[in-house]
Amino acid sequence: MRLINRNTDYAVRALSYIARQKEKVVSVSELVSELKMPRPFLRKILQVLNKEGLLKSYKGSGGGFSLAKARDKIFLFDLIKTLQGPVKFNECIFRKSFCPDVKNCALKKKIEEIEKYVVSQLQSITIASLCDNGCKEGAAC
Amino acid sequence: MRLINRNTDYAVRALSYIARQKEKVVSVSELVSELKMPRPFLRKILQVLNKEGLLKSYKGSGGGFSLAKARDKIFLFDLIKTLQGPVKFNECIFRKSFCPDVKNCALKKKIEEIEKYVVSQLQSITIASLCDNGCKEGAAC
DNA sequence: TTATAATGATACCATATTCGTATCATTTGT
DNA sequence: ACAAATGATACGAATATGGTATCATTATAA
Repeated sequence: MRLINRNTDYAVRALSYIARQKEKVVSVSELVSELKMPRPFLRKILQVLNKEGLLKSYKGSGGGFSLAKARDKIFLFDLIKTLQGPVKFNECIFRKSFCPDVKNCALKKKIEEIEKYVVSQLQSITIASLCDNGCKEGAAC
Repeated sequence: MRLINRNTDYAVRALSYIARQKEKVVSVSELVSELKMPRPFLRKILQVLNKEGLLKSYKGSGGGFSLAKARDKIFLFDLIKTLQGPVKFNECIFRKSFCPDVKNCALKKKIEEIEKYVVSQLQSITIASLCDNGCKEGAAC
């Protein structure tokens, strides 16, 4: 079981790269050649991040993307939520009609606790925190 | 994103039911009629748990399954590992040749910490702990 | 003003995973 | 011998994941 899929992984790397360029607008072409990601796939991801307000986009020649927020205001949690769907560790797969005591389900309670912790951790990880730890070019950080 | 899939969920419910029957051997037929699970799917799951040494099986008329270990020695972590594959939150999707600084990958480090916590929690949840919290018939607990 | 370089939108596709079914073989108790 | 149970295994449908392709739209710059 993975916590982070390819969408999110690419997104982290792309956003980190963009963050490192300071105020510059970065085109998909630059990202692709620097980070070796499949172009159409990356484009789709960046378009989603733009719609969600994590990136600003600029059309036309010389256009591209820049961060829409400060680097320490872009959370890993938001990327996951946007690109992988909601974190719902404890989503019960059974109809209420079947499970006779949903409210007191011991498993659900335990899983909920774990989820809360994970979410809080994911909300503490920002693009900035990933960038600030001695990262090198091209790495996720 | 879910932490627990249907395999594991069914398994928890089935094992909990079996645990509640004390020393009795429980047949798939009984489980199916009590817990309303698809029979062939449940059988497959139980066969896997048997192979993994979490259940004992008894063939022939009057046969079925019983726990192979004490209820407080069967961990949710083991069920997940057996039925969903290893918990590898931080599995890097990139070839080493691409990521220039795997050892110092900030993202990887963070995810590893989260994984450690989750694993430790999953290792603290047992069938017994799920059963002992005021559970009712048919519930997961 | 027109060519060009960029993103926006969207439809499509291949593969893997998840969830589940079906069938026959084997074992065991009566 | 027969019936009731599991063992083994092949198959299939639905969904999720990872990725491609294409055309429309916008902005810059010659």
